[in-house]
Amino acid sequence: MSQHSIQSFEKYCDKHSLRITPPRLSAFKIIHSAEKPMTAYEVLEEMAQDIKSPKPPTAYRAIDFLLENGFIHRIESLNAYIPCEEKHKHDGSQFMICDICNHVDEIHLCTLPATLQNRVDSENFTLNHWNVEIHGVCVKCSAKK
Amino acid sequence: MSQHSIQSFEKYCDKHSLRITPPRLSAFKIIHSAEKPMTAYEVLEEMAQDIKSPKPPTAYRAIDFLLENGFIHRIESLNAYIPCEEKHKHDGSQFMICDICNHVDEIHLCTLPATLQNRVDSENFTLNHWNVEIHGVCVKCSAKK
DNA sequence: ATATCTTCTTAACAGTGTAACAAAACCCTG
DNA sequence: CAGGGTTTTGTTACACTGTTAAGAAGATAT
Repeated sequence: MSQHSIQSFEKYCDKHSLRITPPRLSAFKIIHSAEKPMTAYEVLEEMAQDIKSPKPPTAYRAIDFLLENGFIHRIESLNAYIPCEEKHKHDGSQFMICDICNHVDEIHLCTLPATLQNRVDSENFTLNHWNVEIHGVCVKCSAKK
Repeated sequence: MSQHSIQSFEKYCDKHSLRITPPRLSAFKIIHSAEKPMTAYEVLEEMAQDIKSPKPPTAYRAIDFLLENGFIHRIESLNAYIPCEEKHKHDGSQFMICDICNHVDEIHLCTLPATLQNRVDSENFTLNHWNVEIHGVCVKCSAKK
């Protein structure tokens, strides 16, 4: 994790008068320095390094905070969380997930692709948020073979 | 559920020499006649009408069979299953999910939208399957308000 | 000082999924 | 049609994940 990402986390919280508390900072660091998507319980386990014997609600609250403020994303198909690499908030997220090594790449589309947006419009559906999960094999794993 | 869908199920299985067993047929009927996405345990519960005191593995096996053969889809964000309405198999599925009434509309794109395909190509990612889950409020529920 | 926010702690619960093995059903071939 | 291999099921038991309730205690801001 870059020092920069923590600083921008602090800056954002300061600006929006959100408190950076030990559990929040801990969860932020854990998810942002992990090499893979982290489940709530994995975060909880690692939180023990910063916080004495944390319990599930501590992890969940911290995770909720990070989600609400756009610092992480939830990957539905893994029930896991990854850092959001973008500075802005968006109502959709797109991931390329390697089914071999579990590496996740985030794609940053700010708008729903037209083919899908058309359908949403034609149904008069009120879009809330959307996710794309593309499963396959990353270039590294297909090289190893 | 239309009589037709069962017949095409039977036809497909016949053609590919797959066995239609009581649990498989039961799960097929349940998911295809449900008005909403069904979780594995909801399927399990309803299977009791056809099968005497079924246990979780029975439901999971039947569901796996239906998934593998393209008769149903899994919605990751709900851990639930819905019928596949299309006769052909495809490597992606797209859903519009109403967060109020849980109604799910399936969208049928046969190809990944270009903006996403571009990214997949540029990363030399081997695409396996992909899903889009669009959450929001359907027109009926937004009318009720 | 007090109102508010957040955390800590305990506990319980619901949901999801699987390992392992025995029994039954099915299918092919002699 | 009998025997033997394969597939599928039935059954038990369990593990793990995910989530929330509720209240006490602490921190923070005005």
